[in-house]
Amino acid sequence: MRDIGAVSGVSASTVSRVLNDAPSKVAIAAETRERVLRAARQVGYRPNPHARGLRGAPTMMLGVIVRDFGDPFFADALEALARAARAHGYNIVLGHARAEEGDALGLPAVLDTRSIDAIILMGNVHDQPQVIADLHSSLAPVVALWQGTSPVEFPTIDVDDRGGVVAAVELLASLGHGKIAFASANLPGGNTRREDAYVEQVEARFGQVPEGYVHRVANSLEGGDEALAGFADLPEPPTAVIASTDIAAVGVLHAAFARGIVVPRDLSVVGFDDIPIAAYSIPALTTVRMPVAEMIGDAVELAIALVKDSTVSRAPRVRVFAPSLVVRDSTSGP
Amino acid sequence: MRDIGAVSGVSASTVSRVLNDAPSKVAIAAETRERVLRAARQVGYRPNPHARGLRGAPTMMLGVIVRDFGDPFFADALEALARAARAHGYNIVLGHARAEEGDALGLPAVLDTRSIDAIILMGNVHDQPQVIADLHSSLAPVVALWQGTSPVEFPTIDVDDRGGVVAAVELLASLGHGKIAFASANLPGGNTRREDAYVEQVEARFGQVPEGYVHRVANSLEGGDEALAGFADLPEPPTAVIASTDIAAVGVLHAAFARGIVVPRDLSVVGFDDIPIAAYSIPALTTVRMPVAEMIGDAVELAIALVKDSTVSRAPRVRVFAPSLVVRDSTSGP
DNA sequence: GTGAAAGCGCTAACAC
DNA sequence: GTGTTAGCGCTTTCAC
Repeated sequence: MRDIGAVSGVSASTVSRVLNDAPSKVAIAAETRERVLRAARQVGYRPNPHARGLRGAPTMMLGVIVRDFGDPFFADALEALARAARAHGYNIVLGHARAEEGDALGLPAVLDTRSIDAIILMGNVHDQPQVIADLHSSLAPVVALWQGTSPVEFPTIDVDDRGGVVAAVELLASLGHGKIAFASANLPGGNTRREDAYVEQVEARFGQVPEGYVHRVANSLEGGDEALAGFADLPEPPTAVIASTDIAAVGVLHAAFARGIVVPRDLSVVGFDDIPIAAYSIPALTTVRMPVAEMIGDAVELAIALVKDSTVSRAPRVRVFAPSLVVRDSTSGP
Repeated sequence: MRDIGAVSGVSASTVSRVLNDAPSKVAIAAETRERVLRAARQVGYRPNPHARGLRGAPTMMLGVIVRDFGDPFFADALEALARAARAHGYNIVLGHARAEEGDALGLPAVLDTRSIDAIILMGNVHDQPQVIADLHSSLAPVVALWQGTSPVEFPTIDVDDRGGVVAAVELLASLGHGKIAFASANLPGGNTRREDAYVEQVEARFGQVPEGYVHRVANSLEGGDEALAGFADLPEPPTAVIASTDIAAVGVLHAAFARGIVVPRDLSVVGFDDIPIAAYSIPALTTVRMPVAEMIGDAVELAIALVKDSTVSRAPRVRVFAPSLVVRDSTSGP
């Protein structure tokens, strides 16, 4: 800025005023303004964000803590988040919250710093109390997404897990299925809302959940594989399987195929999440979809509101979005 | 820091020295040091990164420009990148380079700034000359990954696309396939290396590529779908299909299934990338895998070297990694 | 062994 | 309408 001043024959403050488009307070001679702008271009001026930050300017960066964005669901959510953030002029700083060796590093680096305006937590990290504690001690406001059954620690956006599963059970029941099993992929934070809803629904409709009809597995393709193996070996195998995630559901499809079980003829399968691959699995997967873009948009807007408007409450609370059932080719009558 | 000084009865400079572990230059009385450290903890001191940045300290942030991380391949690469970066104490700032409306925003916000130590470009963005220009004018060093056939603008890490396709053709030929088609998913930057290698190999082995055996489609599940439709309708349909990406390959599998074409009995399919779903497609996909983690690790290390050591050359150059063929269940004799 | 002072780039009172 | 000055939090000479 001093250089610009030198070139255009004014002081640094005038340069600053011109470059910041003088907030009405004071006027700048049109001719001076011209000269300064030209000089700025000439010397290739780039503002120094640290200097601005030091003076309290927002960094226009949103910190995002994602648990595992190898998970296609979170990968897509992250994409949506980047898009939403950018629409508001924000960039994304990635913090990783995977339980791991160097773990201590990721978070503090994001949080210790005032280099972030707000933090968005995607997915449940309650298995890492340190992360939660760090987030609480953060100066930046935190907005959480998909926290499941864990205690509400921040303003939170979530989905009606129960509603999704109820819809799935309803669909299967209406198709005539009575033997419905549940592949319960382990969700972060020990969220069993989907499984609980399944149990509740099956008990309400059929009296009780048959032995072995709930199979807890890892949330992975392998996990789905394993769940199906368990079901297939049962004395009275189910005619339908609901998986708590699409990843597991695709694993179920894969394992069924490997065993010669034809979906949906021999077995109906319903997933949860509607990840992109779901529409292209074989057969295309019936699944529960949440309004991800809307939820993300809501989270980003809330985060920004918290930054800009100190009157907006930072109190923990949950806003719940309703999912919808997407019926494809993996479900039919038994 | 002034507060700490006040509490412990020393000046800010002493506090600074203690907190930075006095680089040998000057010694601090053990007792003072103790007192200062205690005070620091007491007041909950957090260094201000802007102030440090203003003084020229590195930000320990790596800017990453990803083209579309909805793509599972890039999503995984990003995960690997975050991991590698963190191993070196760096965080990731996401810049989006998708051709879009607000496009102008993403890049400058990442680049204008000295708030980033280096930039890693994942995937080809030559369709957006502005982005390339911005990158060139960036003060931070740039390392590129997967640039395909585009001019080498930065130190670049890439994969031997040709080698991968050659291996795929070899496998199919050795299985007895003579009618091999190529589902050419549009790669960013108009990279046709995979397609070119296919043409080269088929011409060398079988004289010429039959009409309609190369089908250019979008790099998506739909694209694969469309490619297979084209092949199936040919008077002399191929007995094997190589797809330039796994995404397209999975689309091919899906479309084949829908038409009653049994893979691999009626049709062998080979993909490229080995995305996670590839091992769980139906049937499991034979594909070409690149050493993603290694490549990413190399890129990150190079980027950091460029930051820390000004003697390391920033000249454009390419380092090529060799892919390997992963044979699964989607290939057999014709 | 510790303090005082200057300066990193920028903005905002406060002069004039 | 423009310049001067001080200060954001930190590090680093330079004095003592």
